[in-house]
Amino acid sequence: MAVRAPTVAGQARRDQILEASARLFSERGYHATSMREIGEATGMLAGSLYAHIDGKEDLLFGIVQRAAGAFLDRVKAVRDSEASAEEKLRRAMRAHVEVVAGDLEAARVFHHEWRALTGRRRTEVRKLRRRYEGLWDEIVRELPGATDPKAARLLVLSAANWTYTWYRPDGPMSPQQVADRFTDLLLEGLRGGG
Amino acid sequence: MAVRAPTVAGQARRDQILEASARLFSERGYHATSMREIGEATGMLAGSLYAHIDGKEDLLFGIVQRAAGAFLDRVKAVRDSEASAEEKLRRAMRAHVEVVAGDLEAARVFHHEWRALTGRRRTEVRKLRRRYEGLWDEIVRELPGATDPKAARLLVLSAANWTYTWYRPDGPMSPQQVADRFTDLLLEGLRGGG
DNA sequence: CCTACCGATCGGTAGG
DNA sequence: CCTACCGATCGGTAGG
Repeated sequence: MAVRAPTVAGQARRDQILEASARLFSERGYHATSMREIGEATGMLAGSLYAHIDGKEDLLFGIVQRAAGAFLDRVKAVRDSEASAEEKLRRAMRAHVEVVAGDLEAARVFHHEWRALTGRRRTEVRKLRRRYEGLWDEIVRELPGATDPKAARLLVLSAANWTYTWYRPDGPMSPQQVADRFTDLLLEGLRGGG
Repeated sequence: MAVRAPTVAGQARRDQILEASARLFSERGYHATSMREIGEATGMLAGSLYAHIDGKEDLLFGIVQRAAGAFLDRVKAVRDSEASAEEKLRRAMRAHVEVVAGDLEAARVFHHEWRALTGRRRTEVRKLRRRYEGLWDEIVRELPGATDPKAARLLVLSAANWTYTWYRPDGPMSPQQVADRFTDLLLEGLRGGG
């Protein structure tokens, strides 16, 4: 039980540890990262980390939870907005790609290191992931002429979820450009009718 | 240096070890799997594995190489086939989803445990992955009216590559049905024109 | 946040 | 393929 009543400075230190962990977990993976490396990246010894956190898995859970919150908040706002179904799809795609681009390391940890979680934490994250898929499902179902919404949702989410593997902030396209290009292709098709 | 001139039985044993490793690596991840667990899954002690393999990373490399070969062979055949561009896209998507469905565990290891590889092996796998993307690029570029082939290829490959995360062989759709649905949606768009 | 340390487990090897 | 073992490293703790 660490940091019961977090001070301002204590919280900042914990954020710093989370950030360093996200970087290391995304680069090498959760199990390949040692507490000693996390300590080194934050300027202290491994043992000292336990004044700020409960354990290694606590770090992973914190990163994943934070990322899930970002995705959920942004897309929930889109779902609740007043706009056409196509416009909502466009906004949701923008939101997703922006969250990914805003913190690629956290996105990578969210999308595939979460599986290293165990017990309650794993169950909790699974719930958050399902909730996120549910939001996209609602948006896609609103599209006019959606004959197979489940397949459509899978296709749309595939495009969104895969971005963390290839998007580079120093590349030629902004997050919004990527999102808009994908949305156009998804709506109009590769045949380019429309 | 193990198995220089593999006997028939020796090769079968090595295959068995690879299969067990693929299952464990896909479930828990490469670094979270111990040689003792792999030994247990193949009915021997950890030390005895080294009569068949050179090291733990050797196992990961073997699994990834084999999976890469399956994807490459199948899609290369599609690219070289005589068919319209749209038909090639359909066949490539079928091939990919069939390979994924045919060995979900290997597909998972291929898609994301490969990052645990180091040095030459990592470089080699990167090369194979790029070659695979190149094949898809060729297929997508043949599509009539392909205004932005790079975005189109990314979208198509996102749909294909994400399947390993959600496809279940005991689910309602066959690999071919999944592939065809995706191909239809990709070509015609969510607006359902056509 | 450090010193000093714990038991457990890791990948791998020698010798048979 | 087993017995017996190696040094290294792991996550974490007690006490200050």
